[in-house]
Amino acid sequence: MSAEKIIAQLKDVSLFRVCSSEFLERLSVSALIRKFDKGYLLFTQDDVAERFFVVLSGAVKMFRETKDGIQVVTGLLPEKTVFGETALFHDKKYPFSAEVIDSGEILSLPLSVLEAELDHNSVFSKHMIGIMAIREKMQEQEIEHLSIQTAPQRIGCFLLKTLSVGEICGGHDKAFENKKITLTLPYDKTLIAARLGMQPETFSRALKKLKADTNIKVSGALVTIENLQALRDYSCSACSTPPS
Amino acid sequence: MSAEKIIAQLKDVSLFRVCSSEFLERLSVSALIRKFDKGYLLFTQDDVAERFFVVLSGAVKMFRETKDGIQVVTGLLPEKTVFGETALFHDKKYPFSAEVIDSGEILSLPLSVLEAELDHNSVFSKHMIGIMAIREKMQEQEIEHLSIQTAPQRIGCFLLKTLSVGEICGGHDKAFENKKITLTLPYDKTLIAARLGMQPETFSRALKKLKADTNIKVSGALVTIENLQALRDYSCSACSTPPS
DNA sequence: CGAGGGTTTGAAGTGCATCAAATAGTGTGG
DNA sequence: CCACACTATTTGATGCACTTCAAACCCTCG
Repeated sequence: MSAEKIIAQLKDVSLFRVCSSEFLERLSVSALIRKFDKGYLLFTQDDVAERFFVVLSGAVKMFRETKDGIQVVTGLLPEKTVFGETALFHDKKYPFSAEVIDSGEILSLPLSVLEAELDHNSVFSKHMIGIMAIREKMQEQEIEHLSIQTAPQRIGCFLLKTLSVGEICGGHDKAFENKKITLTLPYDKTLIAARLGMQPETFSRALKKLKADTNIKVSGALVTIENLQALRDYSCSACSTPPS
Repeated sequence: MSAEKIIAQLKDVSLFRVCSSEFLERLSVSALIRKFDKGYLLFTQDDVAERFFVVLSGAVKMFRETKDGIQVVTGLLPEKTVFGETALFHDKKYPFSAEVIDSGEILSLPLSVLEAELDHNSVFSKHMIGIMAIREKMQEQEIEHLSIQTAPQRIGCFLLKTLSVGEICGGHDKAFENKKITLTLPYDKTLIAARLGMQPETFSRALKKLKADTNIKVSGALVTIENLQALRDYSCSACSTPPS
């Protein structure tokens, strides 16, 4: 891929939105892009980290594994998501494992380039702090949801987030108030279940209950929302910070 | 309190550990210190934020409340903890509410001073990113625990964390291997229960089970751990990243 | 068409919540 | 120093949500 194209792609990543062309240039020079197939393990928790990543296409699963083999999915990363960069602050070790769940291209960059920029570009550093603050808030919401939402509510919330954009930022698409909305589940139901901290069986049954309670239609991976507000009311009666 | 004393206290706060004396000076000038009694509500979620805080003594509860009045405790903050600073990145609104749970002194600082420093001191910014990265990792652990740990295990983990230091950083006190350890629960059992996302009744019963399963003794707020390793094994068989 | 994974369904069990009530602890004013 | 009031904690009984185990179903893809 040409340097220009790489720069264009990086500009589209929220972390790099504010960067000078010099920095983007520097990033593009040390960027590597490679296609990975579904199932590829990019790195494992505690691996020594040299580089961090950007999902260009496809999707990546962030997860941890306990001694007794239970997997906890801490994130499903859609396109344009940066990951692995925090290894810089964890003794250069990745704090989780990452696996490709949808074949696609992944760009990688040396952590050293990021670190160098943080060392002398406070505009960039501040921007990164802002991004981390948003992530922190979203994690707090997740904790809240795990504590107080039922399985059907968590699925409802997931649908609402999917309507915005993947799961990273809370975009605004107020366009479809009062209209029938159709969306496709972005991942396997089993995977979504894992992400929401429930068993596949529970997901299946909870989705059925959600269907009955909020007038959504489900057929395979296709979900049709008849009444968005009903879904919001149902899912977010237990949210302190309702999604957009 | 004299400026020197304030500076000494600030130096003891991890966020300010790397700061120049000039910056500390500037901070101390705009610092306000006030004593608050238990129960005082410092601010509410979505309040407009002018200042951020440091717990000098006593303790503070971070929480959110849902429409139907359910409270989720997102943090119990011991001394030397900074809080409210992320409001800077949430449209100057606090992303949670904060209440004093143990009377004590709280120092406050203008967010503007923090912002100014972030704007031109990349060393400080980078340090703050590091702190946020650690916090992020701890939150991920918390999510993991909520997903896969039982109530007794969560209590066990809480005890282990209490052994280190409050709940903010993972200090190392390897001193007491193989010895009998006595500790005092830092907060009311009801409060700890809320922090761990369970009901007081569940906490009581779970503690009893933990007692039976790991040979700890409990008498009021006093806990004696006979066999630290047993407690670790019991609590953290479901941890991907065991506490120190 | 047949194999294999993803998904659903059923039956049974477990853990936590809830409701109700007893008990222990703490701080107060007398 | 004691009795009262109030809160924290414990205990019991019951119900619900989710898990687990087992098996059927479905769908896609070679």
